[in-house]
Amino acid sequence: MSTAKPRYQELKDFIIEKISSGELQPADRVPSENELVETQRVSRMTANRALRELNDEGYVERVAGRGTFVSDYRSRSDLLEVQNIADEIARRGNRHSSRVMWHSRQHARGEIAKALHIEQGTDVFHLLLVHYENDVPVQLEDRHILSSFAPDCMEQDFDEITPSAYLTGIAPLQEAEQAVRAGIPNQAVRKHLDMEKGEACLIVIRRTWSKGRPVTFSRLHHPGSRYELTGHYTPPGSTRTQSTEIVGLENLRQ
Amino acid sequence: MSTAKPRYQELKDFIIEKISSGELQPADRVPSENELVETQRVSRMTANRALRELNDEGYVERVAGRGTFVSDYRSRSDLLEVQNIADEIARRGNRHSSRVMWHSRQHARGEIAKALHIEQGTDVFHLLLVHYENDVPVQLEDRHILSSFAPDCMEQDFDEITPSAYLTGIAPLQEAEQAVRAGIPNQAVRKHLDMEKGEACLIVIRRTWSKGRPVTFSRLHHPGSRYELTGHYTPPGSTRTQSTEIVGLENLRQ
DNA sequence: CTCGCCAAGTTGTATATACAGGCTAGACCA
DNA sequence: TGGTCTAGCCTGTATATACAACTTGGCGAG
Repeated sequence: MSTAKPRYQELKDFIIEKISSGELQPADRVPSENELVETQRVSRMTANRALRELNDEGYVERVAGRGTFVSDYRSRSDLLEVQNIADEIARRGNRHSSRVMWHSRQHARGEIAKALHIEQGTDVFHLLLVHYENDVPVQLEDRHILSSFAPDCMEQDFDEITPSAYLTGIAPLQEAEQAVRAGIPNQAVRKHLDMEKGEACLIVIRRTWSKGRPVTFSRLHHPGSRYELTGHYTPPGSTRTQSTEIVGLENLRQ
Repeated sequence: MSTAKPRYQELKDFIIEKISSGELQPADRVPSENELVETQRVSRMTANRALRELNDEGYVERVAGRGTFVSDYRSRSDLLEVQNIADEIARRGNRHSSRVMWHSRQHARGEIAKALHIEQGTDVFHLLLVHYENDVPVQLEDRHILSSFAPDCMEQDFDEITPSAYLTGIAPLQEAEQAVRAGIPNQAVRKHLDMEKGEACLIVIRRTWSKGRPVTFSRLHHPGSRYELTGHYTPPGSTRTQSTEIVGLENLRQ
């Protein structure tokens, strides 16, 4: 007895489904407003609202006089890029590799159960791996995944596909929440990341939602001397801008 | 010879102006669609679009049957809250105080000029101050401000009003860009923040735009043991959610 | 062959109209 | 007095229509 979805939302879902299934690839042409009027039996204003909102949300790019096109996934979210360190490294023109240090199926205890909103003892998958940029370690990923969300975790070869890419392949990310802190790593972490004694460590703690519930919880350790986390924020109401080149920041060293 | 602004955008600006000038306070009622139809001479659909977009952007809250109301500024942006550490501390129920360690008018050089997109030698205001939470130092703020943006900087009493509050009072923030890194502080920083030798430091480097150009550049040092930076992100296309309680994260200690 | 122009298709905006559904104050009844 | 119901306002959605501006491709004049 759920409320019926508005027609414009059905239209949006219709397009999003075509995009996420791969039927429509980046730069592909999306049906025009008038085509949607005919094939989907809606008024042009309704089709207009659907496409306009998809544009505002970054799914598509619209050009007056030409049409509507699927936008490159990457440009849709700066923070999603951070999710996948392999892409980030590739974008810098470097070579990414990773090595699984440990993986097992466990029963969630304490803080993990709490963070994932599950009962103590629920099945989770635990993974510890190191990411390398040109063979230099840049991230220690300590991740717990809800088993019911990704039952075939144990069969994955995470030396080949990053956990982040694997998970977004199962279902799209809905929400991410993260805390950033600085700290001195313990000896184990220091060894994995090949860090000097006394070197600081940037720690990102992230919880990610999919299908309305938290599905994975990760602690990412980065060597303070080799890593930087950037973000870009435009408050509501500002003109939509393309991401701006960060000039000068990378030259700063205290 | 600029292109005329669309009518719905003029309407949005009209409402935003009333909000940012203080004429409309949080929870105040915004003119209804039909009132806008009469007073602003637009069709109801145009008024609807303006108010709907302001709702999507977080400026107002709309309730079918009751009306449209100015939303609490705070709920509009998690990251804006981070901008003002005084509010953040107050929200935790603690007492904020700050102390100016140094301030002067300078000529921008090197990285500062580069970051602010200005010529070498342009007038900037340099400020160094420490923020305290219940008399415990939690942030060292090292900030440069474009003099032409805020000419009366030297007359401000930054022990009373935070630079962030002062700046947003001049003109609304448009965009912020930041990098986060971890590091070991030098002796001066360590002394200001009352840190142990070898303790890690969370460093936020932020550049903020207003009126289309970078106006201030700041380096914020936080003691790693006493501070955490949290953020919340929902990718486009997800259902809009209220901010979720962070459960468990605060108990994590490595 | 080349240049210019125009027609057709596309998005962007604006309006009038209509109906559904939520909310509330006040009228009205028992 | 207390409960109920309804009129009136509000937002949310859907449609038909209209015009403006932009882009592209093709056609025709020179």
